[in-house]
Amino acid sequence: MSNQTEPKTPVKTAQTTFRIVETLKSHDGATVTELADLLDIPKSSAHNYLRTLEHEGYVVETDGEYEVGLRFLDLGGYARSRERLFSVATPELKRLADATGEYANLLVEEHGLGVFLARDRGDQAVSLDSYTGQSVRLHTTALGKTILAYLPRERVEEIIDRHGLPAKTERTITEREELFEALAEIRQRECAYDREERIKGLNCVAVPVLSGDTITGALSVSGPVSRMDQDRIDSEILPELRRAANIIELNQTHS
Amino acid sequence: MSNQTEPKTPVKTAQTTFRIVETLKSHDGATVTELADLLDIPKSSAHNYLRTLEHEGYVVETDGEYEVGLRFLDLGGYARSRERLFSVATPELKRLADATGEYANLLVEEHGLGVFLARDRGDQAVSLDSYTGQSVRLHTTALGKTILAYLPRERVEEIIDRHGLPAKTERTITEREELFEALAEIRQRECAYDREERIKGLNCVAVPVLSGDTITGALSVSGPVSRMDQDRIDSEILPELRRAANIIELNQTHS
DNA sequence: TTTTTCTGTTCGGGCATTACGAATTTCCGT
DNA sequence: ACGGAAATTCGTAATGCCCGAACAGAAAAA
Repeated sequence: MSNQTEPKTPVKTAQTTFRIVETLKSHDGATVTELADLLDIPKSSAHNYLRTLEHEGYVVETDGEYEVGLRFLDLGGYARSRERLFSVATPELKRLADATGEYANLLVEEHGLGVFLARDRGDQAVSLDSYTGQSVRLHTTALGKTILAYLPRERVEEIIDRHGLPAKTERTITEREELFEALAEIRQRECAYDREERIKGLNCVAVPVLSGDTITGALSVSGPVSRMDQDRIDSEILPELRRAANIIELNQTHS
Repeated sequence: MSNQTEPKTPVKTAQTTFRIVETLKSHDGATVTELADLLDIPKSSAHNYLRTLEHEGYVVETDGEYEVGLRFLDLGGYARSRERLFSVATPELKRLADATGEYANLLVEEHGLGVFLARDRGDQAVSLDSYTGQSVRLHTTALGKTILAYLPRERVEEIIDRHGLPAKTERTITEREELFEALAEIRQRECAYDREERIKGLNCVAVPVLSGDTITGALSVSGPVSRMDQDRIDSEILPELRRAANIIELNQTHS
C-alpha cells in the first residue's frame, strides 16, 4: 500500500529547492540576503537558487523581492484536473454556495494532509484568509476530521505518527485518544462540526463523500457564527450538504 | 525592469527536478523506467529523484506509477491568492458565467506566458480540456492577444524572442508582422476574437482589464460555435464583458 | 560631495553529492 | 517453480554544489 519509505539516497539539492520555495511562501517573499539568513546558507547559494528558479519560471522577482510564481498553479491545476472528484463536485459546490450564500468547500487527503480541492463562494460569504489548494492538518478542521473518521484506524495512526497533532488554536484536539473518540462520534452522527476550532468566529459543518465504503473526500459549508446556529444547520445546511454529497457519490462511480 | 538574465551558475539539479515533474505532467504519469527512458537518464537517477519528490510530498505514487501531486496546488493557490486581481475578479466571473451560461475566464501574464488565473463555469457550458492555472502561449488565444495588444511593443518583441510563435492549430498566427497587425486591430476594437483558433468548435471573446494605462489581465467568455454567433456576441456577451471589466478595474484601484 | 554600509553578484578551490553502470532483489505472469 | 522485467541497492568516479572572500553598485549617512 505505497509505504512512504525514506529515500536511501535523497537528492538533497531537490529538497533544498523546495525548502526555498516554501520559505518564500511562508514569509510572503524575500530578498537574497533575507533568504540566506532564514535558511542559514551562504548568500551566494541563495542567489544561485533564486536565479535559476526565476529563470525556470517558478519564482518571480520584482526589484529584489523574490516570490512564489504562478507557474506552480499550472502544475497544481493539472494535478487537480486529474482528480475525478473535482469535476463531478464543482457544479454541486456552486449549487451549495448559491443555496446557502456561504462558502462551500471540498477537501481531499494526500500524503496525510488535507488539500482544499475546490471551493465556491456564496454571495453572503465573508472573505476567508484561506485559499483553494491550501493544505491543512486533518485533525484541525471539520472536513479533515470527517476524512479521518472514515479511514481505517491503522491509517489514522500512521498519519498521526507522521504529522503529529499540533495545536492550531486552544480548542484543537491534541490528544490521540480524544481524537479517536471524536472520530467515533462523527461516524455515528455522519457529520462533523467545527466551532471556531480553526478560525475565530467561523463555524463549519462537514459530511463525507464516499465511494462504496472508502472515503474520497469531504464536503462542507462554513460561515460566521452569527448565521450558523444549530437550528439553521439542522434544518437547512445539513440537508443541502447530504443531497450534494449523494449526487457527487452517484456521479463519481457511474462512469 | 527585471531583466531575466541567464544565471551564471545555474543549479542544474534544481532544473532537472522540474524537468522531471514537467515530464510527469506531459505524459500523465510515468514509472521509473519510463521516466528514465523519456529523459535519457539512468534508472537509478530517476528512482532517486522520484523517491525524494514523493517523500517531500510533491509527487504521488500508486503501484509504480508516479504522478504530479496536489501539493503544487498549495504553492499555486498561494501565489494566486496574492494577486489582487484574483479576489476582485472572482465574483464578476461568477456573475458572467451565470448571465451567459458559458465559461468565463481570466488570464494574466507571467514570464511572457498566459496563466488562467480563474474561471467560472455556466450551467450551459460544455466541459473543456483546459484547467485553471494552465499556462498558454499568449499569441494563441483571444485572451493572450488582448494582453499583448496593450503591452508596450518592445515588451512584445521580448516575449516573441523568448517564446517564439509556435503554431497550435493551422489558424494560429505565426508571423511577427501579422501578429502586430492583429494587435493593432484589437486595440482599435477594444476586444479580441478567437474563432476556433485554439480549440476546434470553440469561440471566444476577450476584453482587457486595465489599471490606468497598463494592462493587468484579460477577461473572456467562451462557448461552442453554435451558440457564439456574431449577433449574440455583440448584443449580449460584449456588453456583459465590458461591464464586468469596468467593475473589476474600479475595485482594483479603489483600496 | 565623500564616506560608510548595506545588498547583490562574481570567482575559485575543496569536497560533498549526484550521475552512472552493474549487481541484487522484488514483483509479476506463466 | 520459473523466467523476465521492473524496482531498488551499491560502489565508484567526477561533476557540480557549497562556501568564504573579494568585487561592484546603490542607498544612506556624514
